[in-house]
Amino acid sequence: MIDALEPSAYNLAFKSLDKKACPLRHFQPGCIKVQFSTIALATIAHKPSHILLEEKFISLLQSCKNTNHLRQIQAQVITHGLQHSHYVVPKFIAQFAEWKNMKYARQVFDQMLDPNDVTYNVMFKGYLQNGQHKEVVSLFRKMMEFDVMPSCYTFPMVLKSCGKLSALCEGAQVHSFVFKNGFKANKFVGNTLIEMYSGAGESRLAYKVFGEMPLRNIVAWTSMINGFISCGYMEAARNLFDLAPERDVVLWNTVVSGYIEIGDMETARKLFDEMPLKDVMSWNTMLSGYASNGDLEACEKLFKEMPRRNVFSWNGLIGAYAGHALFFEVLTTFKQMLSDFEVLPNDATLVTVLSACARLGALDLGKWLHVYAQSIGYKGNIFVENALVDMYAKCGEIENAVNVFRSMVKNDLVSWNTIIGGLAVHGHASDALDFFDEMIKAGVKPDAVTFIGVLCACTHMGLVDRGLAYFHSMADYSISPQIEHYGCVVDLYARAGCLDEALNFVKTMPMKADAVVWACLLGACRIYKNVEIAELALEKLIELEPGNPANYLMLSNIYGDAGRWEIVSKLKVAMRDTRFRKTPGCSLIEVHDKIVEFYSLDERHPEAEEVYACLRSLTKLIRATSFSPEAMNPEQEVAINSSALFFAKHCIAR
DNA sequence: CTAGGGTTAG
Repeated sequence: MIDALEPSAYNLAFKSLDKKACPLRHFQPGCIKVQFSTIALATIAHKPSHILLEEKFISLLQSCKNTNHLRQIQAQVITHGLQHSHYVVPKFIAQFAEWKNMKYARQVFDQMLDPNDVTYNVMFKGYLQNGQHKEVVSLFRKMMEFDVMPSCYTFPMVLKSCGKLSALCEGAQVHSFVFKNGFKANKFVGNTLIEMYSGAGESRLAYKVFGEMPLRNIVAWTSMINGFISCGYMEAARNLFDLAPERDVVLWNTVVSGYIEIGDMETARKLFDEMPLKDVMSWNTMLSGYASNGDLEACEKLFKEMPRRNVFSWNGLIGAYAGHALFFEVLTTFKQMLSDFEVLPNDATLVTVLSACARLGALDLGKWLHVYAQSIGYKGNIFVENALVDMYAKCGEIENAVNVFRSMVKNDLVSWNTIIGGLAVHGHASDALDFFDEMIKAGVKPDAVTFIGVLCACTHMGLVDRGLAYFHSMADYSISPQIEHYGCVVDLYARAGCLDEALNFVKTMPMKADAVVWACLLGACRIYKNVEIAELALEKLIELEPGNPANYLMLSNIYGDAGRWEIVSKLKVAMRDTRFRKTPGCSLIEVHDKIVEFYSLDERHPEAEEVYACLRSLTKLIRATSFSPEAMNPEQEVAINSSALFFAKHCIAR
């Protein structure tokens, strides 16, 4: 070993530390010098020098700042003939796993002559960390082939992967191996077996394991109770809970959230009140329980009563508002959270608030959030960036949406779906289709949501044939169309004026058409003045949603367009008799950091008269130029700009 | 190299 470190080896190793590729301080020559002095010391102390060298490498590993550095050290490890060391290699693999690079980790592993159980275990752990469960199972098979004896650390990891893959057959094999080799007394192994079986819905098998465990600690009890809950056996879970020799806060919370899951808020609350000790999580569980069961009042009340709050508490309340479509409340609560200084928002907070901005068109706040997110370290967070793309797209800032999309380190399926959908609904349909092609070329597999965006783009461009081709191509990606996709195709035909084709398509659909489908057909009937199909669509609509006055209103408009006023007046009477009133569809606009709501012919604004006067002159000017901005003369341009300015200044939120 | 409880994007 010492020989291997003579100057020639030193030079070789040093060469691999190309300064350009590796600009960090840790790898300055001084570092290597330390290595030499260590070896010198070792010679004096008569300590095996290769052990010290290995230690040196391991401490170097810990200071790595990227995968490149790891590769540099790897080169040195090989230079020193340590690529088979049972001491160094596991640490190496663990580091690569930490950097989410299991490909390199596997390379290091494969280069090793006789990997032992520990080395296998770190590989398992790495795969597990990175969600590569298939690899865990196949590597375990290899371990068996090579007759490497697993340790008690091995089984929990392998079993967990079997559970994630719902590969019960494999799992049972591992189980029998555990049984034969005397690992069944191990608490960790038993616990993961329970989790695996109950995760696959086999609570009876899980209970068998639980019953056969010689030593059951509270973790095992919790897992078993949780297993019953996730398999839908709340009673069994409760019985076991009442029998448990010991109950800690985790177990209490598990049972409380079990009752919440089945919607039994009363029992959940009763248990919550009985808890001898509540931590923040107990409160949060109750809070989000009220939210998901629609009791917003109880949710708000509980939030006020909480002795301590963390991010999850705030996210719970904000999420509750978002879930009830109360987006203004989302924003005000978020502002409260900021001014409270109690806790810092996290990525989940930002995502929820950004999506509220998207729904409200609160572009200014959205932009502020963009900067804010970066300043608190969520630059490069895929959740936040996808939400930003969505926010910009929904607020009409397509260019910014594309910019954020392009600046992302990695675009996942949701990113692609968001940008395609965003472009499609904002009049950039051909760009949307370009993005779809790019996505396919990039090797990203589209899903059902992708095709909603693509079909929507075709609808907006009136590309009936191309849209149909996309619809049929879904089978190539093994995606079976859902009602939404059929709805898109109906829309595709209907908006293009092919009402008969649309109706035929509805008739041949494999599922029953829902209200959305008929409403879209009805909407097209008005534009293309087809009273016949409209009557049919309305008949279906009344059957599906008898209380929705929007349907009658639509038909009445159709008759109105056709000049058949006698029917219109009859319908008006019929509508009055339903005693339902249609809530007018409203729009939102952000002006001066406030959001104004308005609907068609709205007169609630204090300056409504001026606003409408301005709108009239704008319309007149636009008509005069035949909708073509290029054809405007400078005088008209000035007029339009000042009118627009008037709009901006006078739409002040009340 | 070990176990049990949470929120988020279309």
